[in-house]
Amino acid sequence: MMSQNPNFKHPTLQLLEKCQTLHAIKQVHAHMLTTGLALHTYPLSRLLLFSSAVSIAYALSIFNQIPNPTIFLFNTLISSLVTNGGHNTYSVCSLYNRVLSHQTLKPNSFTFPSLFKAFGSDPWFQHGRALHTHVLKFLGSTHDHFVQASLLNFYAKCGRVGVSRYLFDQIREPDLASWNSILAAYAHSTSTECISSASNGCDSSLSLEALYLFKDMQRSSVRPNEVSIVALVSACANLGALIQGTWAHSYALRNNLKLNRFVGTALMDMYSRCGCLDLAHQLFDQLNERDALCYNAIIGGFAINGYGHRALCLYEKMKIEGIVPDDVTFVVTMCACSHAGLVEEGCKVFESMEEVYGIKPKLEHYGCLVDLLGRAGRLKEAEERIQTMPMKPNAILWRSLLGAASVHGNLEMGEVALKNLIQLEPESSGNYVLLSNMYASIDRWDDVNRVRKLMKDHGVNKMPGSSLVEIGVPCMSS
DNA sequence: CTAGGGTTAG
Repeated sequence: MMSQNPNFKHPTLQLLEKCQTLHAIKQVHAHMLTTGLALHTYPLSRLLLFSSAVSIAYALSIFNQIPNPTIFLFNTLISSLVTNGGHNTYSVCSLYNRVLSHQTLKPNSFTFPSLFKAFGSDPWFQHGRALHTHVLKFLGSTHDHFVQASLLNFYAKCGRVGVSRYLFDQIREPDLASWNSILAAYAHSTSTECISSASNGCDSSLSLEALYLFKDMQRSSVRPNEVSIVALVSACANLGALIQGTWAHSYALRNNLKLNRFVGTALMDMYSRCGCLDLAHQLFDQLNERDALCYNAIIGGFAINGYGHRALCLYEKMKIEGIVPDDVTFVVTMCACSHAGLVEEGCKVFESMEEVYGIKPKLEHYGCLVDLLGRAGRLKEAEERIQTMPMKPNAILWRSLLGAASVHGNLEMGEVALKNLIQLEPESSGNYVLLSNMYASIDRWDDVNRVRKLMKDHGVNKMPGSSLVEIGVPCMSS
């Protein structure tokens, strides 16, 4: 057998690790077939792992030629699909079903973590719940940290932070990744559980709990690392808690944690959301590794805080540094142009998306474009963009146009926008109010009454009050 | 015996 000596690596497998292309993988595969290496589980698992990085289809075709795959090979393929495949959840399901329907195969503790990772988004929630019962069936009350952490993350990603907490409390001696999982769960906190009247999906009390959990972690035997800091800082950013965020920053420095791009991005986001653009920018300069996300954070920070020109400078710097912008880069950069009134620049950025970078504009990019043109009073162009865009415009776009029409006193455009808005959300009174206010502002009271009648005709009969719900931010002592 | 969980932006 080939794995008697743990340091032994078959030369063919060494070669396999260097393969960058499908062509090279195929050559090694052919060699493995002729030498009989492809009859053994471990070499096959390496082959699956490396080929899935290049071509999922090829990995699947290799797998389908294996006469009696072991659970080990199923696990290898499932995890490769989850990490390399992106949206292969259907293939992942069918592979897992093959395991279940097999007479002798049984899922083990290595099978579940990748599956929970694959099911960690809303459309797959019910699949993940079913899988949870499989954990109980096949593993009983397991104390496997990997299985427990993957379950915890699954429930958190589907908005069930309470379940995550329950599962975390079941873990006897949480390790670093378990702590980081629960910290991240609270820091990102989009809970669907406790629906309070003021809840809009981002509950600040959950972020606050992340701060308390960090304290608990410090009292435990596990030392926080960079990942822990990222969660802590994100929680502070959500709370707008500058003092605690700054403390987290200094904690990282005191404990010799690295200012990697993850920590850097989280800190920049925190500082800019707290209005400390100078600190965010200082940090940006200190980072010695920067990717598109670092740039997005600082460009977005400048954009939101009204420094459109500085944001654009950084966008240029990014291009000079040779960092390829992603779709978020275009959102934040166009937002910057919009706020600074740099219409031509913003349009150019939009056009360059597809022409230069081959990124198809999404709905939100059209949203930025309409906002950009609308603010500048170029309403006709904005409308044309909405009418000719390749996907169905949503209410946000029409509302943006309605708002712009209102600001620029363009009644015809306002009515066009409203007509479309009413079709998309006929029950929302806010849309009518916008138009009605527009007429009122120029003393066209007949039209105000006409809009009111329109509301009545659509069964919307309440003008909303203007009560803002104050969300009580709890007092923190540090 | 080999494999599996945690981090960044709007």
